[in-house]
Amino acid sequence: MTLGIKVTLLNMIKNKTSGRNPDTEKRPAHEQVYHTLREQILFGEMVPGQPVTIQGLTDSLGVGMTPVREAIRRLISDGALVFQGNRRVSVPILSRNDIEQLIFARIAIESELSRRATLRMTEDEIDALEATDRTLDKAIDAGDVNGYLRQNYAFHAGLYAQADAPVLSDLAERLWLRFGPSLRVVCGRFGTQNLPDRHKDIITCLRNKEAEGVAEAMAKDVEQGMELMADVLTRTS
Amino acid sequence: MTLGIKVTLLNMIKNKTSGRNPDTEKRPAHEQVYHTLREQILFGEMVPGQPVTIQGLTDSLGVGMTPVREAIRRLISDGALVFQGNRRVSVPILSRNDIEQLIFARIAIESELSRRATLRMTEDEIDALEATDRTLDKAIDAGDVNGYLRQNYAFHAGLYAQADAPVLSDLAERLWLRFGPSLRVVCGRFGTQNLPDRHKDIITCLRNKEAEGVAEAMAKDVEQGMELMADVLTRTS
DNA sequence: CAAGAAAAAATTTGATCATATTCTGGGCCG
DNA sequence: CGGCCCAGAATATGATCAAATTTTTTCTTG
Repeated sequence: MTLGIKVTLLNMIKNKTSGRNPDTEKRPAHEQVYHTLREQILFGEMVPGQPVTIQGLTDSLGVGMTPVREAIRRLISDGALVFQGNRRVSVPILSRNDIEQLIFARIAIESELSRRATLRMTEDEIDALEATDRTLDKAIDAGDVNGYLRQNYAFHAGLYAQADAPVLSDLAERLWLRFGPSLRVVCGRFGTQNLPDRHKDIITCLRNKEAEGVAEAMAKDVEQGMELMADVLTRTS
Repeated sequence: MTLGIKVTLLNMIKNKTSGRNPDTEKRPAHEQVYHTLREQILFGEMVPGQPVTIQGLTDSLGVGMTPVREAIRRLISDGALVFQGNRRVSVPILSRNDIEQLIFARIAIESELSRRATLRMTEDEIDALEATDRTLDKAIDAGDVNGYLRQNYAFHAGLYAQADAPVLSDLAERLWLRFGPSLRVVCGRFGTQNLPDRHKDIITCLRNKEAEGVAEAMAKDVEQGMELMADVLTRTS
């Protein structure tokens, strides 16, 4: 699997003609590496506590040290990776205290993003969001953890993208990177069935342009999901 | 002036014996560069819009490209610098929308940090904070802009350090990095006299252990300062 | 002939890599 | 059990290549 990524990256970088997607074609290698790792973290392909080495990544991704180095620094700054003192980097393990802070910050920021998005979204955009939510439901029914994580992210990110609030969106993205690996563990252990989902309420309020309703539904969505995560993680560890 | 910084850094890195401070002595060069730039941004030694070049920094700081590169990526991730499309990096210029988002996020996060800190702080720690505030007042009376910026930061950071909330503190630090250069411009244009300051209220409530009072005073402190900044910046630009 | 615009060369800056050096942690021996 | 050595990993540099900007040159046109 890592080999597959390696080949893809190599093709995109070295053999320019084979990189079909114009969006990814011209991106410099350090950004490529950043986005690759970011996805792996966000969608739980990395386990909390797992060590991350520069050399390992240069080997598996087939790029030099400098781009890997830059990507790792960026991810550390994001909170997606942690620097463990002695030149050692790993995927973060969340404490109860960490999760409580994440809950507070997510509720504050993502409610406001929802509020802002409500006033700007067109019917078409709401339709697109609803379509994402249907895909999400299918993933849940199928027990597809990876699909669940991706579609759930797509739902939230899609909503926040309409808020015209780059600073707040940026903060929200960072918070997601922190709990990505842990959420994956919880889903893997518990399945996706009993995860709460206030998305239907959100869409209803969006259509009615009730900003406060959207904000409250989002706050509940966030809180319920995160509390479940906190319970599962602190009970077993 | 830049030459002074260059010499200092060179001494710290190359001539290890002259780096007296044990805290900074062993740090790798990329962290040195990061913290140097971070301070320059936080305390307004850089002007909004100013371009930042990698080669320029390698020359002026006397270190190789890789550490500079890493430091810049980190600062971009922090929001302290912005990537301007064509490989070009500069100090951010805040829009009205940006400032409004910063106000919201700062109030939410820094109120909570204050709330948490209230319950934990000892009398000695409150005394230390009060001492910082006295130094701050002296800087204001002297019209010392740099001193004002540093002491004001010290006051807030000192308070948040007692909150036992690394995730939230981290978010707060990031937000400060975003408006550092702009705040400096406002102070330079307007002086430090008419800047609002709720620090006395904060300290009083801290001593009485009134968490809500501290949070509200902090929210006012933040809001008043930021609104002033927004007014000045949007009026003149 | 002068002015302006387009084209081309030169310079500057960024991106990547290979290599040398330094540091850390684990294993081995006294 | 403690100190020493070594493999491996991280840090830092300079070289090299590529991209972009700036400057210079040239050509056209009024």
